[in-house]
Amino acid sequence: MARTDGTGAESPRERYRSQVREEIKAHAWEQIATAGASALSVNAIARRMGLSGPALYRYFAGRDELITELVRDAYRSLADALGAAAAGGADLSGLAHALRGWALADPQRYFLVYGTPVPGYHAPADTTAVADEVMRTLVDACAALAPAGPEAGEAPFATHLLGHRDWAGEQPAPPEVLHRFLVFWTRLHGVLSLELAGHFTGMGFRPELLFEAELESLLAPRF
Amino acid sequence: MARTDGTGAESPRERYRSQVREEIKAHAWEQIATAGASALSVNAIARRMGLSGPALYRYFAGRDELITELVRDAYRSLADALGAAAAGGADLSGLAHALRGWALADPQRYFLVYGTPVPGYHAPADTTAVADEVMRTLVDACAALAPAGPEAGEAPFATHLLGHRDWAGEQPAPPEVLHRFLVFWTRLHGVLSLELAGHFTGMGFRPELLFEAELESLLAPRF
DNA sequence: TGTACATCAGTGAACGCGCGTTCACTGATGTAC
DNA sequence: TGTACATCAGTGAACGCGCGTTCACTGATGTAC
Repeated sequence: MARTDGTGAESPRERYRSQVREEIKAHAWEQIATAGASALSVNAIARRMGLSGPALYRYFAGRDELITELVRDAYRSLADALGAAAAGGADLSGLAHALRGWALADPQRYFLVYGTPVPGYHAPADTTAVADEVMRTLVDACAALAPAGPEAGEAPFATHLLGHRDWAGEQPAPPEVLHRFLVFWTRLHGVLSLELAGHFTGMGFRPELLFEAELESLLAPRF
Repeated sequence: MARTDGTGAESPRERYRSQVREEIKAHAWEQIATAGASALSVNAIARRMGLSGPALYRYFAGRDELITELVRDAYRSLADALGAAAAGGADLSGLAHALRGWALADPQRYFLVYGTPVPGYHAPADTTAVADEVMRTLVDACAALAPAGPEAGEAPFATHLLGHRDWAGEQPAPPEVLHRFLVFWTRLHGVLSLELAGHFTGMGFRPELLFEAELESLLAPRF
């Protein structure tokens, strides 16, 4: 409300505010990377920034709103990463590598979105909208792929999907396309989550090669 | 030391002790299911049992030891579930269903083993021994399966595994067998973890059918 | 079998700690005339 | 340009809370003669 000229330009104060907000979130991510999301503390962030605890309440209504904002940002950045790849002409394989890059860049961010849920916590409605955006990008890339074998649409699970694809929007893609999307999601998540959780450390093989092998498997006509 | 007759029989006090220990752990699991592992509180458990907080220190050195014990039990019960299935003649498919049953029986227990790691926490050495036991059971079942296609051993990832299979013991299985084991692990974990985390809710399809489809895919000669 | 003693489960008070959050304030920054 | 005023970022004290953990204790249970 500080400006009424309708240009949308930010006043210095508004600029400062959003700058500090970002700085708070940056410290929050740092803390999450160190001790996990459940250990996130408003006071600890303030301390690290050289501020008193209550100061942060100028920028966030409380701890919950801060966490919600972090979840929102995480979803948003994933949607942007995949969207940018798709806009740059990436096919399903390219999106897989974009996903992997995004996950490796910040494992705790990946886990905040796809990791162990906190019982009782429910994501706000607008994050599911972003999740839909991610889904649509991936489904589109699946649809653009060379079609699956002719019998793929008659596989038991594809048949089941035929009657349960409301989640895929108004004009849902064919069941074998949706099936491939789900396989893309679950297979790559399977490798990524175990890799990021450290379950492969000490085994000696290179996880990215397993990722590539799984990617190949789901790109095949018979996935 | 209460008994010296070497029979290994427990004195009433010893019996009582282990009984209370189990009761504490049962309440701990209940609390984990309600609010997640990071919210586990010694005092809250004591309260629920009608005891004072310090009383639990007769049974556990502290919160950390209690959690470690829970992790150990979780691994142990998975190894037992799979071991029992294998002893009962279950093939790889049977083990997959045993795994799924174990996971669904207590999602938070599954997540304690395979979920988001707490940065900094390292599992004690003897849990990795149980993890090895689980692995061996699964690898054996993979080896007992009808062999993969002849070209499976020459796939890029199998070739890589040929040089990196120390984790599979003294006489490691052939690379295509190990590859199938890893695919078993990652694909089924991919479906299970997303399902248990609730990422499929609202989509309407039945997750167990996706699980079955993924299981079929990895049983195929060309997985 | 009865008695003296040792073991040990459980208590209540207390410790220091860090948390989220509120409140009344001060002082700097920006706005209006 | 200078002055009066409003806005608002940040402070310090305080709140109640629950946590993990220690300690000296009491009283019941089990053991030894």
